[in-house]
Amino acid sequence: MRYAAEHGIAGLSLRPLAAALGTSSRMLVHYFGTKEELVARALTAARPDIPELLDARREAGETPAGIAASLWRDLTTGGERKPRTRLLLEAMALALTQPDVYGKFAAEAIEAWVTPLARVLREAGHRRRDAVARATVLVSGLRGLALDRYLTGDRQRTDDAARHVIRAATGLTP
Amino acid sequence: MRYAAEHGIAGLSLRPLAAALGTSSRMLVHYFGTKEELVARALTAARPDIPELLDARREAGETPAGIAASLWRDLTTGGERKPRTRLLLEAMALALTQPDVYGKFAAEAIEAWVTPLARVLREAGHRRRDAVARATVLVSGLRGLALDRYLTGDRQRTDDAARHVIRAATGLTP
DNA sequence: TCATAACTGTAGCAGTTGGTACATTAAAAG
DNA sequence: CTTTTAATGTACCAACTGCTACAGTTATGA
Repeated sequence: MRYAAEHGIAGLSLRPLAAALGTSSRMLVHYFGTKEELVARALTAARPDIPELLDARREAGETPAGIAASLWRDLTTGGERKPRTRLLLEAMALALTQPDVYGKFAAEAIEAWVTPLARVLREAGHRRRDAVARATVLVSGLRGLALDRYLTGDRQRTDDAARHVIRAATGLTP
Repeated sequence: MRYAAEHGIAGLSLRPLAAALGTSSRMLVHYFGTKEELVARALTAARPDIPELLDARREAGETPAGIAASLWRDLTTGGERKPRTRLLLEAMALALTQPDVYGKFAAEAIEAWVTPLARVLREAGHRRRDAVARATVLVSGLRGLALDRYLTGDRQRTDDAARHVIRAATGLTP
């Protein structure tokens, strides 16, 4: 997964990957069967454990805005999450033209975040449809901003923008 | 450009492209020199004419919120812009792991929209730094939502989310 | 101890890749 | 009409692709 996140899955090749891992393409095929399955496993591994991440913070008494802020921090601060997010973003982009291969992961990457986040927002008092919309703002909106951040490296601009987005998604509708 | 938007640029191959165009890979190389140059030309062609699009609406007396709304409509309604946006999104994702190849187009795709949009927002009364942040919300935030929309096809949820984002970017800060 | 199963290295296959060499035809320019 | 330039087809190259066949080694368990 780390190699895929660094080199991308678009042009991933078994031999260079095997060389980087100190093994041979022969072994990769032996363990994973096909390259497709290998990529699928990497993408599955990139999927984070959302319930734990969310429940821990909700039980700690954090407000939705606080949860969203720490989510943005996770997305942007160089940690374990950054390469995973990059991998998922690439899979989402590739799903645009190859939905049969990556579509499943792309849809799951969205759904897996929106649903539990919407639940948190409902408990904070938002109506169902609005809670789903606000969760979508946080998940897909912040992801768009994260992509911007990765590409331009402009911290101030993207942080400011994230604040606007978080306020819109967690504040009350006027 | 149309072929690239439909089949993706990640695994683009000269021979199938040539076949779809009714010519031969020989001719593609003859006209473009290299495949890399061909892709670069397609990406350049995908870049929209922003000033015209923006100025026309500003001079028509539209508010920033109105401009943003029509931008979202352009992004999602099946028109000329949708395949272009898809192409740029793929280039942005590929730029994550191959910045030397796609980085230029990715950064440009962001900058070319944020700068003129920020100017519109400044004229609407927002301070410079805030105007840039709000423009970023509209460009990268809405792009994230558009990606969501393309992948899930969920119109109501993404439209609702876009409304929240547009309100956050064009409304007054509390 | 011995049979079975898991592991791993070498070599290679058929297919595809971007790009080129060479030749030929068509068009434009003088 | 002649010369020069552009356009196009055929055949091919070396490199790389995912994957497999075969053989040999190592570990496991009865």
